[in-house]
Amino acid sequence: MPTTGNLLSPKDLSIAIGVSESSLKRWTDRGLLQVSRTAGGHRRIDRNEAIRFVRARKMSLVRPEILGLPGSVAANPEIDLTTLENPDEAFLELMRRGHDLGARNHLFQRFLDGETIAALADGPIRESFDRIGELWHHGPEGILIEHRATEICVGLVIELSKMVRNDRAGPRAIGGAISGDEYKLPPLLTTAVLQEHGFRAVNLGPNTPIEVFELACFTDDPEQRPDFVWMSINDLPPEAPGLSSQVIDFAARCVEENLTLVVGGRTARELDFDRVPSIPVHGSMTEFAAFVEGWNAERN
Amino acid sequence: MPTTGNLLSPKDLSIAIGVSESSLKRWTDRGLLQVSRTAGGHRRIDRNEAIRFVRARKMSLVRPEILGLPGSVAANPEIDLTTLENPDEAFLELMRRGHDLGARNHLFQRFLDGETIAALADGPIRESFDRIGELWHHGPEGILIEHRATEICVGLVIELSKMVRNDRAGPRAIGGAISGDEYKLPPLLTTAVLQEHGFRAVNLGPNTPIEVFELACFTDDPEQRPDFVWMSINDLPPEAPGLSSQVIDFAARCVEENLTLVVGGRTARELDFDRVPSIPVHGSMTEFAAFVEGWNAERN
DNA sequence: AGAAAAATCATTCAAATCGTCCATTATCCC
DNA sequence: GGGATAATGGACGATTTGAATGATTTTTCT
Repeated sequence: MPTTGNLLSPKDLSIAIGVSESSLKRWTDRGLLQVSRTAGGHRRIDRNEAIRFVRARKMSLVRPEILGLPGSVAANPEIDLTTLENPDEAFLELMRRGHDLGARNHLFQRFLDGETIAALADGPIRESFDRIGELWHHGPEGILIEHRATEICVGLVIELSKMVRNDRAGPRAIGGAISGDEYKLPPLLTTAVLQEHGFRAVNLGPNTPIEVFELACFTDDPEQRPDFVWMSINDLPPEAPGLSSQVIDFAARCVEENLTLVVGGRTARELDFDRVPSIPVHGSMTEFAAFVEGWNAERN
Repeated sequence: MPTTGNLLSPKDLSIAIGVSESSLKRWTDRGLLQVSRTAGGHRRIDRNEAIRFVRARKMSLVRPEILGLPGSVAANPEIDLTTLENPDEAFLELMRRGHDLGARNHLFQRFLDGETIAALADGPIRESFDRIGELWHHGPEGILIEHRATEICVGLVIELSKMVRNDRAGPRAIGGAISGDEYKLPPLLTTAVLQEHGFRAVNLGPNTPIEVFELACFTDDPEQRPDFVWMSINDLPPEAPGLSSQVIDFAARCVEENLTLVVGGRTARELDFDRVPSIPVHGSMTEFAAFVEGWNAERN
């Protein structure tokens, strides 16, 4: 965790500008960068001095968020996001304002600090969209915020998923959100989590009919057949009761054919899986990730 | 070891391009390639700037992976794409089979060879989705292909758009697809083309009500007010005649308020803009890009 | 308060990069 | 083809960088 307050350690700043700690300390010794010292002789760099330094030398920043820059916090002095007790609140605020770079810096800092994609999905992302979703009913402004935030977040999740993807052969997974479910983010996040765990994951996206799931899963071509299927259910329209039984039929067939099916999403638990009790139903991405880890361990 | 992160050393890039370090340094000194400097005077090259450079100079990459880019197109043994006379056919075939890596190789190779995002949008991407769209009516298999291809392509376009984006201040653009238009790709491509031309572009995504456009465009906050608005119309439902006149009212108000509005998309020409003849309507991304270029030139 | 863990110190050294010069190769113009 | 011009790649000593070291300081935890 970067040093709190207004003083940076040499390591923090060296990470921010993507240079070795040794070099940074040499620069301070040459007087290129002012430092104060603790009683014990450790260097402490004032944030403003750090900003002056990178500006004066036109250096590019690898991780601007460490300086509290991306044009985000510094350009929006009205709200100092660092004072917010809950980091998820900061992300929400950035998304609400459509501040794409700030949101990217925030999310990526947490990712690089070790949070998994699943944790980010259940934390800042879900939190933000829960709150932003409430706005949606408050007229055009809510819709504007929701649309903008969704597009930004789609881009960020895709960027994250390309960072964790490895192209070696892993188990094949396929999935999507069912008919009538128009949410783009849950399938994307699920794909990202699977890629994080070494899968070759195919995303069918939102609003995918059951027939398409069946076709994709029960193909005769052994090259195409997946090892793992997931289904996201975030918006089960009440006017489609037939859909519910279709899903359960599909689940039953997956059990028959010995294919792992996992169901998740906000309204997934509303389905009655008593007929096929072996179908795991998850309420969060963290749960899902834990299951995937177990499945992977069992497989090897 | 290639430098980690987003900054390359001259040696890294020289190896990637397959050219001597001397030449590379000479190019930077002539300003052909932007570099930042460490405090000690060593050159550091931003990845996106490196990509811009090799593209502008039409150089071939000996080691593309150093820039995080795919290798040659030939990396697809299963499909011999070289026998296809039309390269767009090759892309279609890759998308049809859901071959994400192959599609990425193909698209990025052409991008590196100098094709603009607009050209790729009108070429392989539009071509493929025209053909894939026909399949859509042929039952589940068509839907499967279309869903999978869409998700792959969304990822690729986002990746491309992040390569051409520069974070310096440019004119602000905002836009999206109107109510009832659920296509995700056109707004994404439009955003990418605008970023390619230096805009700070905000994407409101598909299915955006007119009221949201009005709110976003005619806000009183001068910090938020865009310089440029675009609207994508790919699927005007005939049962919504009111929508048509709403769009035209919005266009009229844009003219009044001296805000540039551009309309595009498959069914855009079906609208009757006689009342506001100064609204440009485009049928292709190439046309749109040409207009944007002109607008930019006029502005400076 | 005190012990254990983590971060930082100053220093050293090999590898990378600097700027510059020069011989060789490619390109252009007649 | 021949000569002028520009671009390339390699070599040079000087400087900068990044990683490792063992000693010290700061932070964390009980």
